[in-house]
Amino acid sequence: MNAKVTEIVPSRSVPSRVVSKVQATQPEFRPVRTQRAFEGVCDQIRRQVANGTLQPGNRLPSERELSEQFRINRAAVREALRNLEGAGVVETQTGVNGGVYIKSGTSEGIAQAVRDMVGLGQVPAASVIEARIELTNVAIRLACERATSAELDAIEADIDYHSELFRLKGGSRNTYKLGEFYRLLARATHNEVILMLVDSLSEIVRTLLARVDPKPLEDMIAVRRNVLRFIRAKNIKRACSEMTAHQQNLAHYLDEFSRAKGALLHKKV
Amino acid sequence: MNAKVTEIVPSRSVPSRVVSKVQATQPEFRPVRTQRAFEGVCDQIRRQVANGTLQPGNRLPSERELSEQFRINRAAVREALRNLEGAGVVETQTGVNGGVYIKSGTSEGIAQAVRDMVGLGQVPAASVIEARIELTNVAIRLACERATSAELDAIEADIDYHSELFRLKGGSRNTYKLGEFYRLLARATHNEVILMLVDSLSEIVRTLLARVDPKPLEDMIAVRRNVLRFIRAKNIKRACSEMTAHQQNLAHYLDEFSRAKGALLHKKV
DNA sequence: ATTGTTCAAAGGTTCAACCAATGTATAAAA
DNA sequence: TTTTATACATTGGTTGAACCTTTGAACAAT
Repeated sequence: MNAKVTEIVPSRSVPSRVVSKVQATQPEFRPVRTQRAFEGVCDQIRRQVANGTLQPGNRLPSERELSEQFRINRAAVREALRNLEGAGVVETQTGVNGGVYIKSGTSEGIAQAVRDMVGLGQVPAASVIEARIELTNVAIRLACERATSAELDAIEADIDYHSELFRLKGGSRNTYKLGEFYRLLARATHNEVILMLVDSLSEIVRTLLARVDPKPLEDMIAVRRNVLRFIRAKNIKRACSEMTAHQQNLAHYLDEFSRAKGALLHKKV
Repeated sequence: MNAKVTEIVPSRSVPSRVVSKVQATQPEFRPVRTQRAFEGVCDQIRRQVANGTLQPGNRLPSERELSEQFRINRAAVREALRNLEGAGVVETQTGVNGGVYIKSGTSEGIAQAVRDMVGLGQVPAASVIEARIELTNVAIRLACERATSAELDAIEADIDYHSELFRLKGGSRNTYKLGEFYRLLARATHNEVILMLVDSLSEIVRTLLARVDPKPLEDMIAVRRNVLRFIRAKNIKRACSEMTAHQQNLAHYLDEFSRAKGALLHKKV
């Protein structure tokens, strides 16, 4: 904990924006971009994260200390930290043992990015759902090839758990846990990128579903059991078609509800 | 331009952190998270972006104006803006026509997120490459089903352009443009999410390649022509295998170089 | 027509306090 | 001795005010 941020140099020993305006002698110039103070701070912290000097869970020095080390005022340090926070690189805690910590790699950043894209770029929810179907199929195929029995057992345990939960509570208000299946499935691919992507898209679809109706579909448990069985049998095709059918079913379900509630599906997340 | 931020209410008419510490009488509590001032600002802006009140290209009111509207100090407004900037939602320009603008949806946010994940989570570059192969194959399949001839022509024009460039400059220092092919291919899927994902992963792989050797492989042009031909013929299988072989080739190429230069591939981006 | 000057608007930077949250140590009470 | 309360120090959060930098546009000088 409290890793020293080594190799930190003042980001402004010379006047802040060194902009050399040479006269044109050769073709192909690129526009000059001045760097803001906080960007220098971000860059240095990002670099240390990238090369492993700062690792997930490490705490940065306190804001006041950082402002001394960077030879910059605290407000700029805070802007840098807010920027990194927005990018999902760090998180902040208050209190005496508080501080800024390097976030351990969750897929939250990607989910947020996709969500913003969807909100921003007028990407229809249908695209998200379709992309998820495709990615899930990829995950199933890789899982068929690589999953260990322990990983498949974990999926089964998760299904059992939710099955029990569903039986007891009648399927209300536990939508927030529905994504575990996909996460576990994606983990069995042994590919972290695919894990992150499946996880992100699932989370978004979950949000969409929760918006129209928090109650999960009854056949969900059955579908998952089937998919798992096909994966165990290494029957890629049937596992995929079972999964795809279910997700398309979800899409229709979503579509109907949003048609009734005002074209949610065709607008944005 | 200069869209009014409507419906803005002061984020703190009562003392900032309303933390109700009730005694436990019922089970299932969630941890209380106090909201920071800038988070309230972020939320309101994000909401307006999500529901379309603020659209890409729109300019927010000036920082000073926002601080008045939100009834909060300028530093907090700036922290909010840095946060949104980090998340890729807005961008900032200086000068008289400067201000904060809603970014039009590029895949930059996702690329940054994936890159951070890779840097953070010790995700091996091999996972990125594999994920890209899988996604590209999905894109090829969808493109075979949906691409218009205009879109395929655009791909061909791009190949021709780079072929000419390669012939003239001998393949030096134009790696930065290599991604256009994948972007155009992904665009032909008519699925924006897949477009964003392919684009992001391609950009990262490009960065990796540029690190070991900026010179593109000679057979690249030929491969692309082949892939395009197969797509035109709606021969999904051969298009995929051609593409996959090429990308695996790239991976090996990368692997060799990084083995020599110090296991770059097995560390992080 | 070109070049230089001035101006205003908007973001960028800085400073100096002060507020709020929270773990730890210490004191008081049972 | 154990429990409970209090004080304190550390860390992030908030504030307001002042000043600097960038940049387009209007205008003046050449």
